[in-house]
Amino acid sequence: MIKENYTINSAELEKKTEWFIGKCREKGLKVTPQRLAIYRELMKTDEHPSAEMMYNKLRQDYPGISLDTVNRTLITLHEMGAANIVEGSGDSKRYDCNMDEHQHFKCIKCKKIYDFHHKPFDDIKLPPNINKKFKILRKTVYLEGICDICLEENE
Amino acid sequence: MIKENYTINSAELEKKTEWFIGKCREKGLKVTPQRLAIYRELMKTDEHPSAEMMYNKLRQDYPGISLDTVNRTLITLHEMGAANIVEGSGDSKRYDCNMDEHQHFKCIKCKKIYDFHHKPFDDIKLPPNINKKFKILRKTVYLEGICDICLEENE
DNA sequence: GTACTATATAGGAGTAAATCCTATTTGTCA
DNA sequence: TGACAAATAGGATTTACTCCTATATAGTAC
Ligand SMILES: [Mn+2]
Ligand SMILES: [Mn+2]
Ligand SMILES: [Zn+2]
Ligand SMILES: [Zn+2]
Repeated sequence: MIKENYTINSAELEKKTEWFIGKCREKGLKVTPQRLAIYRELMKTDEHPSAEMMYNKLRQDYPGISLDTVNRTLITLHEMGAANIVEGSGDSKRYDCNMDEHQHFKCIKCKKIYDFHHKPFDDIKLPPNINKKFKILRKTVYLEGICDICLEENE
Repeated sequence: MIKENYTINSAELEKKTEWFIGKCREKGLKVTPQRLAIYRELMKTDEHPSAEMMYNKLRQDYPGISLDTVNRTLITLHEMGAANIVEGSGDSKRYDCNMDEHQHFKCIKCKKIYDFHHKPFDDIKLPPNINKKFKILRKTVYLEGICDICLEENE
C-alpha cells in the first residue's frame, strides 16, 4: 500500500531513457545532456523533489548547470507527459516522473511526499455532467497530515 | 452539481460573523477590525482569492491595511478552522472559508477555481492501514483541466 | 472611565521560488 | 561540414511571501 525505499534498477533506467529520447524526437525537442540528466535524476528518486533539490543534486555531476535550465526542463517534462507536478497546498512545486497510477500523502510538517496506491482511488467516477462544462485533464485523490517520523518527534 | 454566481445573504453573513467572533474569543484571539474585515470579505466571494487579491479588494475600504496583515490573518483563519487553503499544483495560495463539504476544479489556464459538490467524493474510504502510519488531517478529491471560458477562447 | 499589557498591525526589509532576458552554445539536419 | 533553430548559462527581475520592529489597540483589571 505505502511504497518505500524505492530504487530503480539500471535496466529499467535505460529502458525509460530510450523511451524519453524517442518522446523528445517525436515532439521535435533536442536531446541535450541537461535534459537527459534531469530526467534520469528524477527517475532515480521517489522524493518528489523541487527544482532547487534537483539543482543541488545535479550540480554535483554537472557543475555548470543552471537553476533556470532545471526549472525550464522540469516544466518541459511535464508538458511532454514525462513527469507530473505533484498536487499540494502552497509550498514550492514538486515533481514526479513515476507515471504509474498512484496517490500521494504529504506531511504538512516536514513536507515529505509519500507514495501509496489504493486501487479504489484510481476508479472513482467523475460527476456525470462535469465533462459538459470542463475539459478534465487530471483527477487526484490527495491526503495531507503528519507523517510517522514527525509524529514520533513530537514525543 | 457545479455551483455558480454565489452571493452570501446578509443574515448569513451576520450569523457567521457572530460565530467567528465567538471562535476568536474561545481561542484568545483579539477581534480586530482587520480580522473581521478579512473574514467577512472572504465570506462574500467564491473566487478562492489569493492574499494579493484579498489585499487589493480590502484596501478599497481599509486604505491602511497591510499585505502582511492579510497574509498573517488568512493563515490565522486557517489555523482557527475558519478557512481552508485550497489544494492545487503550484501557484500562489488560495483561500476558501466555505467549510461545507465540497470539491474543487481548477483551470490550469486562467487559474480560476470552481466549486462543485459530488456526494460520493465525500465518502471515499481511506486505505485501511494508512492511519497506522500517518495522522490524516485532510482528504481531498481534486480536478484540474480547462474551464468552459478558456475552451471557448481557443476558438 | 483609566491604566496596563499582551497581542496585533503597518510598513519596510529580507528571502525563496520562479521567470525573464540575452549573449553564447549546441543538437539536428541538409 | 555548415547553417540555423532551439537550448543553455548566468544574471536581473518579479512574485509571493516572511521577518523585523516601532507603534497602536483590544481585552482586562481597577
Ligand atoms: Mn509519486
Ligand atoms: Mn471552494
Ligand atoms: Zn513529516
Ligand atoms: Zn479557465
